[in-house]
Amino acid sequence: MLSTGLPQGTVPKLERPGPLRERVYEALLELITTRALRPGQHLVESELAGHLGVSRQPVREALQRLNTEGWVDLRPAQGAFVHEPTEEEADQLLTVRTLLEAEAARLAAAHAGTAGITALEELCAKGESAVADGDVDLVVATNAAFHAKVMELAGNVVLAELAGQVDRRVRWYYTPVARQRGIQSWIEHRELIAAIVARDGARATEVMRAHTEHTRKTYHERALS
Amino acid sequence: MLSTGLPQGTVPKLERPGPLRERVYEALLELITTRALRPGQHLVESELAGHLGVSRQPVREALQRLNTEGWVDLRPAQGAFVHEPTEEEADQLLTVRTLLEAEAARLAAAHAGTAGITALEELCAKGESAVADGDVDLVVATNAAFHAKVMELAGNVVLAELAGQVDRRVRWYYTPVARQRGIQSWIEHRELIAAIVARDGARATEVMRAHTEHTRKTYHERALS
DNA sequence: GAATTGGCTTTTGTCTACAGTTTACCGAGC
DNA sequence: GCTCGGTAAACTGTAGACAAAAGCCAATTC
Repeated sequence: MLSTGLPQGTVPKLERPGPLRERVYEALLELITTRALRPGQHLVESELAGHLGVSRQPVREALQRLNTEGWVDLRPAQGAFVHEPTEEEADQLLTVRTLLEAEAARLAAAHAGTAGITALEELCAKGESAVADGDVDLVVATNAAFHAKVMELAGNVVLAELAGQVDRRVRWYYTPVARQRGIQSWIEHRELIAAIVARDGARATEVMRAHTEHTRKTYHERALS
Repeated sequence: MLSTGLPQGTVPKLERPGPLRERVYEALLELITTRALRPGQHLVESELAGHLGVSRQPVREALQRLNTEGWVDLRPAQGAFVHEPTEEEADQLLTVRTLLEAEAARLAAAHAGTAGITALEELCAKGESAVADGDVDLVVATNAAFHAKVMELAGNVVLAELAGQVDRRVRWYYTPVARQRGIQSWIEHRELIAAIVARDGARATEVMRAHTEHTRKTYHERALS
């Protein structure tokens, strides 16, 4: 035990730079998700390295990680290419997401306490007001936070990790869609909260399943227009 | 379009050594799953490099990939440690596996053709005879092949990739158990095939769920003894 | 005698350099 | 005009070297 008398947590923890590969990884992921790097584009290590002001090594490591997570395709002796999502893959990914989120809803209904439910309601209110204000970016961010909270309440770390990756990729594929589905989405969130409060796992599963399926439907409708 | 008239796939594809990191990755994964490297052990890059006859670089890249897939924990500025599975994590992992496999069974029931069903029956027969012969290793291998085949028949690549990783980790945690569950396991496989043949997705889901849940139960019974 | 501080060792994180492979371009031959 | 062969450039894959951070042990001081 420290005897300095300093209350824990108040110390700023002085910004750790952290490993370079981490920051490069996040930077590249940001560039990919924002479409600054477009699908199919050839990523040259030395270019990225020069652009980010580091050497090739951290860039390589970041690319390898992005590869295992499905963001880039790493063709041997040829280099890294931003992954090009196909219609079929997007559909399959959404299927998996539906599965994971539905299970999370079921577990959340079984395990959530009053504190967690309150947090969900607050997020829901925040999302609804963001919709009212027309702040699209905030709507998207709050939506992600809501789903993350449900996942946290489910209490399954392994499930949360998988869902986190799947979710982020889904959001990449469906960004144009997500901006469309405004108010309806939050009505469904309210239903989900009601099911969780009622400790009705089956209904929570069903609501969440319908919720993510709506996203798929919206996507296909948009694709036709 | 090629005009050689050669049917695709018949060319031997002349063995490429492939990137070193791949082989290092597989070598390390083998060492971990066979318990040659035990959980919690500190993996020193230079040692592994010397032992495998390569430089540190490929080892680093392999370790990074093993880290993202949950096999080793990579503490910054401290090195790589073989992941130590906790009781809770093993349980959560099994929950996820149940979920993924059950969904695969449902999809397989919907999409499997006669060729696929034949393949499943052959694997089942092979597994049963291996049980009769007492060839434990072959039983384990065939079991993995059976589940992989079901996953393939489901026709969802994303799902298959996730399940592949989860399955391998589950097999790592539960290796002692897998060797115990001999004949009963293959009876349940027969039931699953029947459900798929009948195109009964709901029943296939339920059979698979019960099947993986039995594994969990066996594990806990063993833990008590 | 216990705690702390200083230096030493080990290991990681990063950079630079070199070799191998693939691709593209260009010219010669049919 | 088209195809084939050769050459050159660019990029990746691997190796080796240097610097920084963390852990450990001993010496020192209160």
